[in-house]
Amino acid sequence: VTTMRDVAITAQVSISTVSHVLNGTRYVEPATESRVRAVIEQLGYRHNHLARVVARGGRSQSIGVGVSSWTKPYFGAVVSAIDRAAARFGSTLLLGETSEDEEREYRLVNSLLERRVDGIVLAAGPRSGERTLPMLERATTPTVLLDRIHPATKLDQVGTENVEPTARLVDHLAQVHGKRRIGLISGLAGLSTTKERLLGYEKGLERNGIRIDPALVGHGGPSVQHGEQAAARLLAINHPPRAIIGANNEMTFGALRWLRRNQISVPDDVAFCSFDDFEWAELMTSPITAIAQDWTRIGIRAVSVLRARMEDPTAPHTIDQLSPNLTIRNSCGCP
Amino acid sequence: VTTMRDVAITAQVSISTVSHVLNGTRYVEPATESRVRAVIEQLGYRHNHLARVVARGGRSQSIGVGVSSWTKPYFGAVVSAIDRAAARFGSTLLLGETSEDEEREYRLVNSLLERRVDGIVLAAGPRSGERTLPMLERATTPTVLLDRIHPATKLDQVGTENVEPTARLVDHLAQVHGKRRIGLISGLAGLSTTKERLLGYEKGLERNGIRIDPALVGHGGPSVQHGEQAAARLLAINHPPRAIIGANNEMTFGALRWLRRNQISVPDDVAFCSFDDFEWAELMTSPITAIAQDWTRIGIRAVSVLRARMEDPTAPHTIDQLSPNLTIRNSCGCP
DNA sequence: GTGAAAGCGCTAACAA
DNA sequence: TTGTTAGCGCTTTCAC
Repeated sequence: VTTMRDVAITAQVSISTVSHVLNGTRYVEPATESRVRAVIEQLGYRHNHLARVVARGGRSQSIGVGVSSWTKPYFGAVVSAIDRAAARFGSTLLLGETSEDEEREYRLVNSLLERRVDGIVLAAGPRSGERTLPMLERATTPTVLLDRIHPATKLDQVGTENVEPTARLVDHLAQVHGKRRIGLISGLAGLSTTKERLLGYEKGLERNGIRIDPALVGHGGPSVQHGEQAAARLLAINHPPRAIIGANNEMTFGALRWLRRNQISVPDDVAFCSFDDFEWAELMTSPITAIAQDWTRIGIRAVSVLRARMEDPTAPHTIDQLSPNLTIRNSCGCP
Repeated sequence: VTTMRDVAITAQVSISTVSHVLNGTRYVEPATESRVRAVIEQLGYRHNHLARVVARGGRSQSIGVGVSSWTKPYFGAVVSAIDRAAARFGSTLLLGETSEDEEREYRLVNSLLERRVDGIVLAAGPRSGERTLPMLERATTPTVLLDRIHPATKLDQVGTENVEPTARLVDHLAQVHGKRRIGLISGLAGLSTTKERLLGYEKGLERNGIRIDPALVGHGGPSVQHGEQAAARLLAINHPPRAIIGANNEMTFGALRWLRRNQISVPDDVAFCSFDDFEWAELMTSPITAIAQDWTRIGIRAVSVLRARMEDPTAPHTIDQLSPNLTIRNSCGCP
């Protein structure tokens, strides 16, 4: 490979002149400059970004992103938003998948830190409190936690409001459709999103004067299969629910799939609402009434929080939970 | 920040000993080693991966990935597969989005090259032949083109077989369901996938003795809206098609949305088949008969091609088009 | 206007 | 078994 040295030699200038041409960091005689540029072109020289970062002793113009799974539909939107936002100040993305696994998560974050990223955006998994978050708190690299809120940590956080919106789902089912036996299929245990949505569900029941029945909560998990099984269990109890709330994309999909395969009609046999919207919602047999998180806005916000933190590392840390949007369709029983 | 020097000093050893402890690259007295490790822990030292790469004069243990849009459902699966495959030999992913824009694509690839990635996986856009691919061919960085095949280039390529599978869709519609007026909503012009699927469509018509009617081809584009508009145009012609093939995810979604909004029933009024499957297919009003590309296998294959290329840069380049799987559901008219 | 030279943080002969 | 030292490719202060 060709280095700046090679360019300098063939262009008959010093290395520092080449460097300055490339960086536009001091005046260079137009004649010299074009000569240098010609040689660069001719030799096919390409700047070594890594060496530059080392020499500058600075950061790498890149931001690290860690999500649980690439195949979750919404991460596409967040990453896309982060990418665009980061690109506007010349940063590239370093990405990794954690699979909600504490070991993978820890290694990923460590590797991002070793690569001297300027900032980290992380959707921290259930056991991230053990090693990952403490490591991040010790490190001086600006970090923002995405989606899942970790109240105990001193890091910036951006996510969605969960409690009240979920309660509204219950309101709708109870007040508009007169449902009293409302079930919930909750997400992966240990995530704040799971806890908060469960909380919202209970809050909704209470304020509508409905007794909380633990049998109506189906505990799901990380995958669609968990949602499916939870639905199966929920529908097998004595007085099965007449309405169900899926706590996230996977739970909703799993539940709906089980219902359909078992010929249980939505909303006639059981009404359905979902926390998390999805693109195809309107094409479904019974278009799903769903809460849509604004992932694009969340991604953009995450980057701006990151930038703010870079400018002022000592500012008090912030927790931002954006409001999602409820779209009433037909699965709840609305015409 | 603390450097290896700091560790060396406080541990009372030379810098090289610290380096060797960290890299396990030569024998170190257990006592010394644990002393060094203790200091590392105590000082919160973290290896500077960038400096290491520069010093080694080698590559960066990272591979660059460029896709057109994070929000395409299938890229999640590919990236996930690439991530896992890359992780097995210690590589991290550097990601970027091109938006099918030649300028963004060029800048992205250039930036990946400057960051000295070990390899590049790129879903090259329609105009990538202008600057991006030539640059990649000049560079010595192993590259594999994903999804879209560029026959003119000397790079390795991995994608899906398009022609014959699309022709089979026509076979099915013609032979099983007796359709004669079969339309196609094609994808973004300039992509090989678009061309090949159009070719397969025509091949299918021909071998079933159906005259090719240009009016039955709706030219779509990059987005769902394009699919929607193409569907609208297709259904407005004189003898509208009695069956439609969506050439990809976006076209299918757009078309189905338009059909539903206009109360045109699938498959009764018009049968439908799709190139590209999607997770929610079975929950739709009329579950979609679709060709599923094996994105996970494609991702894994891409990485192994990359590795092969790293080992032998002079080997003849390969073009790999994997067979997709057709799932017959109901939108075609099957019960 | 340009060049020499001292780093940046790390690796890897070479020497002891 | 460990230390010394010459790089890796680039940036940047001085000095001319």
